[in-house]
Amino acid sequence: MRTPRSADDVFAALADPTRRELLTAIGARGSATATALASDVPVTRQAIVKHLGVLDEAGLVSGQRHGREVRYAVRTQRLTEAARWLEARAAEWDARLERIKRLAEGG
Amino acid sequence: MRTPRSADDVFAALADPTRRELLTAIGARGSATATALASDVPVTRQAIVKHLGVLDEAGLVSGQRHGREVRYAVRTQRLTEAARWLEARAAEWDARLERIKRLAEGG
DNA sequence: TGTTTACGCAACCCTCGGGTTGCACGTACC
DNA sequence: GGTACGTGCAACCCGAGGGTTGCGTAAACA
Repeated sequence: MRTPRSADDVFAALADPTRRELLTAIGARGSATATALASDVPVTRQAIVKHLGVLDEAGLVSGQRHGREVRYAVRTQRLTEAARWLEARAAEWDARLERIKRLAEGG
Repeated sequence: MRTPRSADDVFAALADPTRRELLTAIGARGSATATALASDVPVTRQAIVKHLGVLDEAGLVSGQRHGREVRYAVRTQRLTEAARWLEARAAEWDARLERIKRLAEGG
């Protein structure tokens, strides 16, 4: 089975600790602007903007403009998709190993 | 909530497409050596060895020596742990957004 | 014993991306 | 209007790590 295109982005996005912190921070606030998040995470607003761009690209976050500010909220769909993907692989490989084990035992 | 130490390694390990391909390849074979995997993935055996090191460090794979070769198998536990982590976050944030939404609607 | 094969170690290259600073622009508010 | 604040854009720095080549070592087998 081919890894779906989005999995690349999602896992790559989740790979960075700062981005996971950002997701947590946004989740805790419900929604937040890049400037506000700068007080939650020890990096520059610009760095946060870049991270939000990556998260947005991965579909993990979505921003909406209100006047001069942009509020970001977490999108959970891709997250659960990624979780499902992991679980499916784990189950698949578990089953295969079990089969091999039974064969090896001369069943 | 603090991201558990292992999540760092797991997501970082899963971030690389080549490593996910390796996991898939190992899973498909049941178990495999670095040399064998070199024919599944378009990189050098040495690169694969490095990747297997990362996967091993993350607890996603475990190697066992048999004579002069080392066979690697997938370990699914960390995988399911990561899946659980994602699902928990998704559920948590979904609930919070739902609450906020109800409040905003003046409920 | 000689040859083949699988592995381990080390050095090296080079791109990618996380982080920064600096500044320009637009929107809110007085 | 002027001022303050939030964004957006661009250039730059620099370390991490994915990839390579080269070589040495040890096990399997004739």
